[in-house]
Amino acid sequence: MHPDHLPEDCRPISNLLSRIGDKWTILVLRVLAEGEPIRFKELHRAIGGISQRMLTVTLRNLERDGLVIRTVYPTIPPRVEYALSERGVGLQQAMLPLFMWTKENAKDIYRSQIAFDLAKQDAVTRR
Amino acid sequence: MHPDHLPEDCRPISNLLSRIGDKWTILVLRVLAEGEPIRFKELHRAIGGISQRMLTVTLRNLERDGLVIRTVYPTIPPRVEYALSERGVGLQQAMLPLFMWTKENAKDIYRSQIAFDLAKQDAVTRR
DNA sequence: CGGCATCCAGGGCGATACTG
DNA sequence: CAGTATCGCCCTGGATGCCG
Repeated sequence: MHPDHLPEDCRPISNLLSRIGDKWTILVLRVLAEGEPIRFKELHRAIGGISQRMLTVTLRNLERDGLVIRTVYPTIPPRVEYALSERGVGLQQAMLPLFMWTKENAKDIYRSQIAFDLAKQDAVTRR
Repeated sequence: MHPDHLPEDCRPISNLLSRIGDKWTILVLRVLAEGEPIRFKELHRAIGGISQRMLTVTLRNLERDGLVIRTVYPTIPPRVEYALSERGVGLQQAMLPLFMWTKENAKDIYRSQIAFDLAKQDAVTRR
């Protein structure tokens, strides 16, 4: 009756979204989505708080998925630019509604969390 | 020039999506999206491979975010039902394009990964 | 039945140092 | 500049056992 919800079908989707939805990937994608190719160092600065290692790993995964294109200019010093691939742009499009929703609901969700934690805390102190 | 892409603005979005996009949340949401309230045990069976602990944790987080409504019937044995809240339905809607995109691109992405790994492997053996 | 507490292994991630 | 390599911490998540 719900052939679209078989666990087997959802698993690959879950896998993909897990990687896309990890701590850094979204931030990297958003910066890349601004259009122009961007260098490693710029990216590093643009995303505050990310370690060099994690930026490398994140970019490598995105490249592996064909979402990001890495271009090396063999100059000295070396120059490496990253840009969204066509597929990456498509992903960005597909994520827009989710971004909108998140932006619109962030405050309400935050309030729910506060309320939930308070209720939980009350339950403890009341004990 | 790109006021929407300030790191500070993206951070909460990233946080939310990290939790939504974790290993289990999406699968749980998809099952709940089928409509009728569902009991803990049914949910556990519907999602193969999830441990009881992680199902509990996942549901608790969703409840905390106001995305899922938890209803307890104080019978013996106890009966607890979970259902998507209105907000949860909204999230589900917002995620549809992303689901579609993932479904359409899963195969291509997989191929990209294979190709990438092969190229990498070649580079090593060729060394 | 539903779910919390505890314990433990593995992996994610950061910090640091080193290379082409 | 753009990485790779190594180490070590911590947190995630699985297994198990106990409670209402």
